[in-house]
Amino acid sequence: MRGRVTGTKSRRRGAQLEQAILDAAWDELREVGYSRLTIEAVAARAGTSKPVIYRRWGGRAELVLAAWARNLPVEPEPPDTGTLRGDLHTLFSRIAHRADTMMNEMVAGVMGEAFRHPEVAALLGERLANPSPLTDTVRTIVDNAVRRGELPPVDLPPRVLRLPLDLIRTESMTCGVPAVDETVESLVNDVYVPLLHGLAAVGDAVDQG
Amino acid sequence: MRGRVTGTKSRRRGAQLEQAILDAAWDELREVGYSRLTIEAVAARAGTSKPVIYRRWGGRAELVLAAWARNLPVEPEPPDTGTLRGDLHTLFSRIAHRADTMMNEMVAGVMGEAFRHPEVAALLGERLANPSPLTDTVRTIVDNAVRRGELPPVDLPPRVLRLPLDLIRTESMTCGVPAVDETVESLVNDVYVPLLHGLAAVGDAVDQG
DNA sequence: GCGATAAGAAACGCAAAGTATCTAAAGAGT
DNA sequence: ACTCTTTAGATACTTTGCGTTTCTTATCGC
Repeated sequence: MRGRVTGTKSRRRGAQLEQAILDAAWDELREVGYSRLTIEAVAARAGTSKPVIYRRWGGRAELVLAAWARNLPVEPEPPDTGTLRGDLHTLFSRIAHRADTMMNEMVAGVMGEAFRHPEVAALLGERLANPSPLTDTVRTIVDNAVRRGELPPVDLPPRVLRLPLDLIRTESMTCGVPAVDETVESLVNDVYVPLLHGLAAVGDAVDQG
Repeated sequence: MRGRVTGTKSRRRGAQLEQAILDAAWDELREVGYSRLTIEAVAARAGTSKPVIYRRWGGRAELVLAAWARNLPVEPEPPDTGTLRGDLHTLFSRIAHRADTMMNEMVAGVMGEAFRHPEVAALLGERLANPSPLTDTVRTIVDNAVRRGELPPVDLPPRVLRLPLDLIRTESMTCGVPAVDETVESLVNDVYVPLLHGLAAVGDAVDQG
C-alpha cells in the first residue's frame, strides 16, 4: 500500500513517484504494447497526471527505455549441457523466450522514434550494443566448448558476441512472432555453430602462419 | 502530362490514380520519412483526398508497403573483384548504401505496426524473407569463390543467404545511422567469411563421413 | 510554522486518424 | 447521344492523443 488512508490525498514525490510511474509504464507495455501505450494511460495508471511525466522524460520512447532499464531480466547461469550445440540451443531458446512479442514490438517502436531523436538512438544503441551479462554467457559457453576440446581456441569479436540476440530479434521481428524451436535449431546449426568453427579455423591459420 | 487543359477538372481513375498516389507516398517517404508521413499529406501531394486512399489501403503501413513494392531497387550485376572478400565487401557496401536511413526508418515503422496488423506482418515478412535478386547475388558470389577454389563447395541455407541484409539492417537500425565502411569490414571479416568457411567445413565433414 | 518546490487537476490548441456525406466526372452499355 | 453505374474528390465531422499552460495545494527543507 502506498497511499495512507482512503480519502486522504497523499502525494508521492521524487524517487517513489518515479518508480510508480515506471512500474505503470512497464505494466502498460505488457498489457497493450508499445504502439498502444499512451502517456495519458500511464499517468492514469500511476495515479498521477501527464505533466508529471513530461517533467521527467521527453516522450514515450524515453519513458519506455527508462522503464525497461528497471526491468532488465536477470541473466541465469550459463547452461552446461555438455555439448556446444546443446548449450547454444538452450541459450538461443532462452533469448527467444525472453525476447517475446512485447519486447520486440517495443524495440521496433523505439527504433522508429530513434531515427528522429538522437538521444533516443543513443540510449537504445547503448542498451543493445554494450557488453552485457548475455555476451558473458556466450563467452562462457564457447570457453567451455574450447575446454572440452569441441572447438579450437577462438577469439570472439564483439559483433559475434552480440549475434545470438541480433539473430533472434531479426527472426522474431520479421515474422512478427517469437521464434519457434525449429528456427532456433536452424540459427544454431546453420549459422552460429558454423560461424564459431569458421572463426576457430581462421584463428588456427593465423596461429600456424 | 496527365491533366488536359489548365482549369479543366480532369479526374484520374483506376491504375493511373493508384500510381499517382503511390508515387506521392514514395516521394513523401523520401522527404519526411515514415514517422512523419501522413495520409493527408500523401493525398494532398497526389492531388486527391483521403477517402480515395482509404478505399484502397488499410493505413499507412499498407500504403507504404505498396509504394515500396513499386520502387524496389534494381539488383546490379554481382560484383566480380576476383576474391571472395572483395566481392562480399562490394555486396555489403551496396546493401548498406541502399538500406539508408529512410529505408530503415520505414522498416522499423512498418515492423512496429506489423505487430498489431497480421496482414501487414505477412506482407513485410514476404518482402524480407523471400528469395530475391539479392539472395541470388549472394549465391553467385559464393559459387564464384568455390569455382576459384577459395572455398570448398558449400550448401547455403536460406537463412544464410538472407544474412547479409539482416546484418546490415541490424547494424544500421541499432545505430540509427547507415553502416560505415569499418562496420562493413567487420561484418565481412568477423562474421560472413568465417561463417562460409565454417559451413564449407561442415559440408566437407559430411562428404567425407 | 514558513517558504520553496513540485504534484496533481483541468483545460487548451493542435495534428492527424479514420469516417460520412455529397457532387459530379468518367466510363460502360444501349 | 443518352442513361446508368461507379467512384474521385471535396468537405466536414468525431475521436484520440500529444505536448503545454495554468492554477491549486500537498510535501519537504529549514
